[in-house]
Parts: sequence; structure tokens; C-alpha cells
Amino acid sequence: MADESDYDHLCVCCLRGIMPTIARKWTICIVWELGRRPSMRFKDIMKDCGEISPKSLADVLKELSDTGLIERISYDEVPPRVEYHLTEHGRELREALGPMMKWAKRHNHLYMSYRKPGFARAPDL
Amino acid sequence: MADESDYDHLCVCCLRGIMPTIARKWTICIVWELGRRPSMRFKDIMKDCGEISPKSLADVLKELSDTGLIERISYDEVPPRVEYHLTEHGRELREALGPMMKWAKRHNHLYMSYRKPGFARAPDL
DNA sequence: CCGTATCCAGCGGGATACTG
DNA sequence: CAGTATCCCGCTGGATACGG
Repeated sequence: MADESDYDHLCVCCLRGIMPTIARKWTICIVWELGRRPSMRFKDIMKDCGEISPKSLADVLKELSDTGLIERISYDEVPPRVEYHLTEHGRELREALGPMMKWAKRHNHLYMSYRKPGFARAPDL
Repeated sequence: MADESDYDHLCVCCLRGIMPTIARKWTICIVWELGRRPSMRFKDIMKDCGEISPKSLADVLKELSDTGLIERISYDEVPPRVEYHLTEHGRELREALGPMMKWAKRHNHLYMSYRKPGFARAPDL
């Protein structure tokens, strides 16, 4: 386990670059689910996310592609086939999110009561 | 180091409760900075965050209080003095965010270029 | 000092229909 | 199948002024 003092030198300014992406409604969900498989198609990701609209998914995938967290591979077939997978950076990020996920799993029930239904900033899952 | 397979059983639905709070513009910043000291006053947090408005800070502090991640102690003095500190849950959360912070520190420069100035969803720091 | 009250602009995200 | 093109609503967070 990491020594707490390992973190003391870290400044929130480190988050300046990645925060806009992390804080998007579906980003963590997509990164996490993508990490379960070698690669996924657009429709598959939509199914896993449940309530996401095609526009929202396309928006996030574009941003994740642009920032290099995922790679998009388009096969020249009919009907079209496109596959997405995490890059090395994406996989590292997913790993780094693991402890937060574990914490969330342990305490989720405590925070569910505070949550308002239909809240826009986070998925209903 | 954690084995990657430790995370495979975790589902994004675990995030349902905490995500609305995590995804707020200033939440992580405040939790992280609060973790540096035993307790902090309203004005001190404002200074550390740099660009946050009193309303926004009050909003987030309220939410963090309601969800039990921080505790608010009001001393009956004139002029008023109020101190905030992380609860046990809050400290655990901060610890869980550590790996993400480390990842962010390593890769921040890569993502800064993608970031648009004045972006509303994340602080300018 | 520690907020609250009010107002409001901007953006993210949803719904829907449509295309290559 | 894998998106785009529009339109629009709701919410968040900033600015500002004020109160205990």
C-alpha cells in the first residue's frame, strides 16, 4: 500500500489537463467498460452505458481519441465496422481509477440517498 | 501494487452515488487541499482554489457536508469562525484519488494542449 | 468573517431525424 | 452500422450585492 506521504507533494494543478475530460458525464463509465475487453464497437459501448445518446457517445469518443486515451480503428467494410480500444495511457488511467472505484463500491449506498433522480451531471447507470 | 484482476469485478454502477459530487467543478480540488491540513477556514480554501466564487465554494462545501465527506464546525465568536476538515470517509476518498493524481502529474503536459481556455467544467487552477 | 440572495449566460447533454 | 445535424432545455457556476 502506498504511504500517505507519497501524495503530499502532488498539487491539484496536475489535474488541469485531464480534468475536463474526467469530469464529463460518461467518460469514466466508457473508459472503465472499454478496459474490460480488447476492443469494442460503437453499438456495444452504447449498450453497456445504457442511457447514453449517440451524439453524447460520439462526443466523448472523439475527445478520448483526440487526447490519446483510446484508439479508433475503422475497417473499410460494408456495413461499416469501427472498433475502439484503450491506449497504453488509457489503460494506465483506468488502473489509476481502480482505488476510487473500490472506495465507491464500499460506500456507494451512503451516497445514493443524497442523489437526486435525473441528475444531469452523472449517468443514472 | 494491486493486481489488475482485483478491479475486474468492479462495475461502474458503484459510482452512481458519488459521481455527481466527484464530477463537480471544484470538488476534487477542495478535497485534496483540505487533506493537506488538519482544518481550514472558508477564506483559506478560497485562496487555495484561486478563482472560485463564494457562492460556488459554499455550494460545494454544503454538498460535501451533506454527504459526510467533510465536517463543518462553527465556533460562536465575533467575528465568526468556521472550520472545515475531512471526515474519515473524506480522507479515504482522498487516498483513493492519489493514484489518479499521480497519473495526472505524469501526463498532464500531454493533455494541456487539448484544453480550451475558460472551460467551464473544470477549474483553471 | 462567512456566508446568502438574486440574476443570468453558457455549456453539456438529450431527443430526434437523417445520411454514407 | 456508425455516426451527423439540429434544436433545445436544464443545470451549473460566475458576478454582484447584501446580511448577521
